[in-house]
Amino acid sequence: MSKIKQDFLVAIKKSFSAYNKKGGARSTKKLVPIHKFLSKTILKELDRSFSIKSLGIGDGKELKFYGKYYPKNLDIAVLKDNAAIATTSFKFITSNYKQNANNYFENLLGETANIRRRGIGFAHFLVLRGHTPYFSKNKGNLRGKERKNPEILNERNLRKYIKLFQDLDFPHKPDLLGICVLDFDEKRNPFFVNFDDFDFSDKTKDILQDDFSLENFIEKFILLVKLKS
DNA sequence: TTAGGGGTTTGAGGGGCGGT
DNA sequence: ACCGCCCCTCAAACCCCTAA
Repeated sequence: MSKIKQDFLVAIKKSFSAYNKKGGARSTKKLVPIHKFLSKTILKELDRSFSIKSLGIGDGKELKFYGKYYPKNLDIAVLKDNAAIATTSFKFITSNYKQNANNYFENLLGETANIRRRGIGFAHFLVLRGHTPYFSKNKGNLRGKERKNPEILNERNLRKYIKLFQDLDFPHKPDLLGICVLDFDEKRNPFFVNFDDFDFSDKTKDILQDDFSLENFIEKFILLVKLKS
């Protein structure tokens, strides 16, 4: 496995650990390790004239960006001469995915349009679980009862992202998309799933393996940054 | 007839920030 | 320093539908 993927899994493990602590689902603690990893990884590929604002590096704050329609804090903002030129948003979905899948996707469309209409580059990286636990019926702020069977990621869940990726270059389409699918072993260590264990089509597997891969995402994001600078 | 898939709506709670 | 407000994110709650 590539170095970048190994480092990524280490960051994910930290994030997942924060998530599993009390109140973790709603805390930004979960976001810090992974945002930091992305920022550092990207920064390594850029010269000194660029800087990044995100959780986990510098002053540990996100950049407030004045989008076309509303102001928005950017997860990972790449700046040149104090001006944002590109950004990556990041999402790690830990439970109850299927009932929220449309929310996530529609949020992405709106967020993308808001940012891209200001002319800066926009990328999105999504971490999904092959097997996602479903929690129901909680009391107070406690995590609810876990359903016996986890949700299993399927072709249709990924379909809309692939269609978006293959769409024409409109403002609602991110300049770049990345998706990875993880599962966790009994020690809560993350690993990349084998796509053959799912009902994904060959085409979908190819896109996941190549276009949406972490390595490709970082590489293309660097190109996007340079293009926008 | 029930469990789960899939969708929409609601809101808990973290954290930032400004006022005092 | 502390409060209170507000914004945001992530799912929990709630819903309908269908297959077994």
